[in-house]
Order: sequence, then structure tokens, then C-alpha cells
Amino acid sequence: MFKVPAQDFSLAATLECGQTFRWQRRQGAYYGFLSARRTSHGPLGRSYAVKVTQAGSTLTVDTADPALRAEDIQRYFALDIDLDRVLQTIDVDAQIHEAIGRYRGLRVLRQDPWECLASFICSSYNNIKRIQGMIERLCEAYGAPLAYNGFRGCAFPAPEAIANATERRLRALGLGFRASYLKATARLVADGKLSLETLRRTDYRVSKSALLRCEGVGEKVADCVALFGLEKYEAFPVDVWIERAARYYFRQATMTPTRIHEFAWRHFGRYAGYAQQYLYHYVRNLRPAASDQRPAINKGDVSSTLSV
DNA sequence: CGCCAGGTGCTGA
DNA sequence: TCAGCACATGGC
Repeated sequence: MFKVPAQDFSLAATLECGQTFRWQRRQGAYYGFLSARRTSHGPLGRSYAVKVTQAGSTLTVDTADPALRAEDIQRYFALDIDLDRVLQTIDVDAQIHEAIGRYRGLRVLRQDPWECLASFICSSYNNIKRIQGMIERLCEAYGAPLAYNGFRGCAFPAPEAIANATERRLRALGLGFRASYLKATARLVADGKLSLETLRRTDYRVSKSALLRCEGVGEKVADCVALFGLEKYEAFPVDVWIERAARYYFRQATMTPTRIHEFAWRHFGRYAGYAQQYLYHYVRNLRPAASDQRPAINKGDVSSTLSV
């Protein structure tokens, strides 16, 4: 069991902001897999089954795996990042200020790039609930089973396992039209034609253009992988929710993903990706469906919802 | 039942 | 280069 100091950190905001899909909350604890990258683990790293809780500024990580180290935990949760300084650089307007105020402590995880790539291929034209279900079934079908603390789970499948699966079986897991994309991309990674480990060391533009060669990977998914898996903090994934947040800045002006990204970089700077996560989480949770079943906001209408 | 979801690939102008 | 369209599926 580990007790890790975690100043300026929110476990809940970090795990529930949509950057990761597999953590499960039970009685205030989060169960899941913590991916660690060490040279001894080979090119794709490995994952540790853990239970995580936060009490104040202390993170408690419980595991049955003796190989886990405190530095893996600190690295995965990005506790080495000076969050206060990052937030200071992006806290440049009223909307982001609101978002930071509400979700302060949210950090961009350092996830396993392959899991990230595969997961966000599944995310296209989809909703988070179903994405979670699809990924879970994928893990049960092709991942190694692991039990810990009375909790059963499966590791995320290796690229080879998915590359060797049939498209029919992948579709049977509910992947829909994403099945062929995922299989093709898994093949690319399994054959070493796309080295995610290398991309972590190259700059944003280069790694993004490499990701865009994968089937099922467009601008948005490439930015998600760059940000959540490759530590490219200038990546700014633009989805329908971020378009709504962007309406606050563009007003009547026409928006395209490219223009939004250019704006974000200019407006928020080098850590635009952090701003993206705060905005995404903020806008998605505006007026959450309590007794009100109407959608929180409609397309093109966010500017009036700032003071919630 | 109808609309929407952390979009992408393809096509035709 | 870019708007318009099909794509599978299930949550709400």
C-alpha cells in the first residue's frame, strides 16, 4: 500500500473528466489499472491493478502487485507537474476561470499510448457510456484477467490480440463501424510500423501527422492521443462539447476545428490541452440532469450559460 | 420513438 | 480544399 502526497490534486475530477474510460468508482474508491512506463517493461509498458482513494492531499494506492512503485503512481497522475503554474498560464478569461474554480486539481494523466489510441478510435461518433461498455467488453474478450481486492478485471489487450481478432468478433462486441478501423490500427502497431514510444519523444506536429495515418484517426482522435498518451500539452482536441465552449469566444464568427485550435493555442498558450480538459469537463456538466431532463445546452448556445 | 454521442472516410464539385 | 453524406449502436 502506498501513501503518496498529492498537493493540488483532485482524483475525482481527474478520473471523471472523460480522458480515461476504465476507472470504476465504488464506495468512494476508484478501481482500475494504472499504466506505468519503465524501460524494463518493454516498448508498451504495463499496467497495475489498483484501488485508489484520496483523503485531503494524500493519495492511497492499494495493490496486490509487488512491482508497483511510488514513482509509477506519481508519474501516471502527473503529480510532478506544477499545476498552479500551469493554471496560471491558462487562466485568461472568465469562462476558463469558472472551469478552473470548479475542477481545480484536474490533471492530464499520462496514459498508455496504445490503450489511449485504441480507446479513442472507439470514441468516434459515440457517447461515453457506450464507449466504456465497448472497451470493457474488448478487455474481457482479449485482455488478461486479473483479480485484486475482490475486484475482477481484465488488462487492456495487446495490439497483437486485437490485430489477430476477426472483424466479425469485434463487431459482436458492439464496436460497429469502428471494428475495421481498430483492427487495422492494431495491426500497424503490432507490426511496429507505428512506434508510439518514439512518438512520445517527437514533437507535437510530427507525432500527430504519424497518428493521422492510422485508420479511424482524424484530427480529434489524434489530438486526444497526443494529449492523454504522448504528453503533448499543446494538443487541443475539438469535439462537439468544445465547439460549444468555443462559441463563448467566437460568438457569431464561423468556427472550424482548425480555427478553434489556432485560437486556443494563441489564447491559452503552451498548455492549451489543460485548458481543453477544464473546458470540456465544465461545459459537459453545466446544469447536469437533475430533475430537469432537457439538454443542458443546445448547439451554438453556451455564451449565456456562464454563471451557473 | 427520435435525437444525440469526446468523428472519420469517402465523394464530388 | 471542403461541404455533404453514410456509418452501427445504444443511452436517454
